[in-house]
Amino acid sequence: MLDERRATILRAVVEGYIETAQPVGSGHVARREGVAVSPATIRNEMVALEQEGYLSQPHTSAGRVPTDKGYRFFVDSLVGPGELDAARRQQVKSFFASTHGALEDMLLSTSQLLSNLTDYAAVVVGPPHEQATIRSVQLVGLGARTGLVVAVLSNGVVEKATIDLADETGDERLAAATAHLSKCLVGGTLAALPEVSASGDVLLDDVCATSVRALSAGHETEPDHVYVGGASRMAVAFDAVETVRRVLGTLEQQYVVVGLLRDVMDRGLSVAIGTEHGLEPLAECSVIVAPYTIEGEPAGTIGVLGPTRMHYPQALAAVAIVSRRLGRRLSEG
Amino acid sequence: MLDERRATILRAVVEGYIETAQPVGSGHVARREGVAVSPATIRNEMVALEQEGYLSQPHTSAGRVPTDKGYRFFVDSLVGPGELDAARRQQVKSFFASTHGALEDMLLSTSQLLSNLTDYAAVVVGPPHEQATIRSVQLVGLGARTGLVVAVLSNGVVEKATIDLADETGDERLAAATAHLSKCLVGGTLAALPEVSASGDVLLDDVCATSVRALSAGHETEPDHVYVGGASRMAVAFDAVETVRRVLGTLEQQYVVVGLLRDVMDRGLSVAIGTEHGLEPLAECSVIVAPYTIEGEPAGTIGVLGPTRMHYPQALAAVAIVSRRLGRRLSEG
DNA sequence: GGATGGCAGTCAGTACGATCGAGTGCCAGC
DNA sequence: GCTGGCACTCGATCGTACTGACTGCCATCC
Repeated sequence: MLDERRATILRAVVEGYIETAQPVGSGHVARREGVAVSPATIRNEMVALEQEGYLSQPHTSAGRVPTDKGYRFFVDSLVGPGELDAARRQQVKSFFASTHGALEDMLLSTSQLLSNLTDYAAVVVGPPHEQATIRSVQLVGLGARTGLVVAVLSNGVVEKATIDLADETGDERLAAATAHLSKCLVGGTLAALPEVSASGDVLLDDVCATSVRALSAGHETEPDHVYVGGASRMAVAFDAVETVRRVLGTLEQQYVVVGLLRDVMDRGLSVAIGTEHGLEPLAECSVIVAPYTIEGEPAGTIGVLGPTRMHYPQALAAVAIVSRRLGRRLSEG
Repeated sequence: MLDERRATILRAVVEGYIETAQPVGSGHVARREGVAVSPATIRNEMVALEQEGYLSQPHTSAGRVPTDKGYRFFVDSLVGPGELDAARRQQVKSFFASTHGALEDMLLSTSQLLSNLTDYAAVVVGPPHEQATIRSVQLVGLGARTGLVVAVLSNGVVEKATIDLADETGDERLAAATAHLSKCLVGGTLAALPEVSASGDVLLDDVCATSVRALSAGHETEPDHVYVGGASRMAVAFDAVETVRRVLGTLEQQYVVVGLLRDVMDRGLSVAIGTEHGLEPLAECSVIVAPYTIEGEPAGTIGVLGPTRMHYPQALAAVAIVSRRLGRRLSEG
């Protein structure tokens, strides 16, 4: 644990670096409020902080920069969640008052809201399909030999899968299959699809089995939906083009993003700093996550992705308030 | 129209600039194959080309850079679509051999394919919903007071909209409403939704009317779906961070992208260079578009977005082959 | 003994000038 | 009409010097 004076100095360095993106020297720290010692003393303490791994020095005659460990101490012990300013609070309020439409649209625009609030990229993961029960199954013919299985889940998500049909499958047979599938699947989950029981009709059983396979395959390859808002803001967060490309490229891979958020949540964190999340390409980023609940049940996750030198208090506050209000909004239906 | 010699020189400048991103001087042009005159002569011709607006000079002792007009002449008169190399052709082939799944997934991965082929951002716009006829309508209850209208279209797209239900709407009434809606809507299009005819039951008519309104509203606010692949590649295409942010920000606005592609298509172009498309933030970009057809009918559009100094022949070839094979693949079902 | 002021040393960033080199425009000559 | 030659322009590069923001260390002070 850190001495109070050292903690104050560390805090000054972190805040200074977040503001200016420049290494912070002993002089700057001394000039800050709340620090009542001379630069020389600060230098001595900074050596200690560096040896303990909280700070690092880009080169000899430069100021200090926080390490991941330094940021970690900062968010854990030095700052609370902060408060949003009035304008942003108003923005959140009017957003949730006016938003409407399907679940997917709402999650997408929520990610944009969160990005606007923080000036970083934002991520919203929809409710997992595992837990939702199937409310309705329907088989619709499209072309001559193509059909579409449509399953409506209790959380409002619609899953679908295309299947090939035998030539002889007519409308009445599709209706029969729909009825049979409904009987077998409604009430269950996509994660644990049952075998469809035999109906006595070989062709019909075949269609049903194909449908179940297609639904199941579609569900496995495509994990929870994720909505990324404001990715373009990462372009200004770093000055190295290569870093920008790496980060944006990673954000494009949905399954990686979902995995990242899930991983952070699983470890009970609300903030993952730098390399803590283990994703090499995002080594210079921090992630702030929060779950949202629908009617008390954990439903999904929202998060903000920014540079490690991000504005933690604001971002924490934004994530907290958006997750709470999103949950409330979705619980209303 | 340009003199053959001038055309050759223009071509050399454009190709040189595309390769090196540096202004091209008379010496470089002279050293190129196919140019058999001295640098001095080339200089004279370059002055003429500059006066006619094909080239411009960043500053006095620098080489020349093509203007939008220069690129335009280049793509119109100097190069054909080019050919993909064997590796890429193979990539296209195996992609379409192995891809499967729902329409949406396929369009998304097609945009990623196109981006991989060209190293630029790629865009795929799905079939417009206007023309597709409704194959099936279903009303599903979700929560106590929430319902979901699900419409399956003939092109495989599933449209949905949430509606508020009166308390007293039970399952059997939903079934009745589903039946009634089906009778009224199936066979029509989302663009021209009919009034649902009266059934004699006030409550049921109310639910049906609400459903139609919700479907119609959802369809209007949300235009054709668009899939953007490889946006991160724009990060390396420009060296000004601000340009990168502007371009990426524009790509995030789906309706702008859809409008851009539609606009370019409507004007009968397959390439829009620089400011030709009129989108201020994309002034330094060119767009290559092509329609794809399903069973002979125009279905959607694919496109590539790159810097004006993009590699036109390859990109044209990639867009052409992908649009053709995508159409063929989708026609098979 | 901990804090401080002073001091020498380090090193990135900047300013300046010289030089280089790529490129131009112009002109006389072939 | 093409070409070679030439003077000129001007960005890029390089070396130098300098500045300024640091640090670490040490003697001193309370």
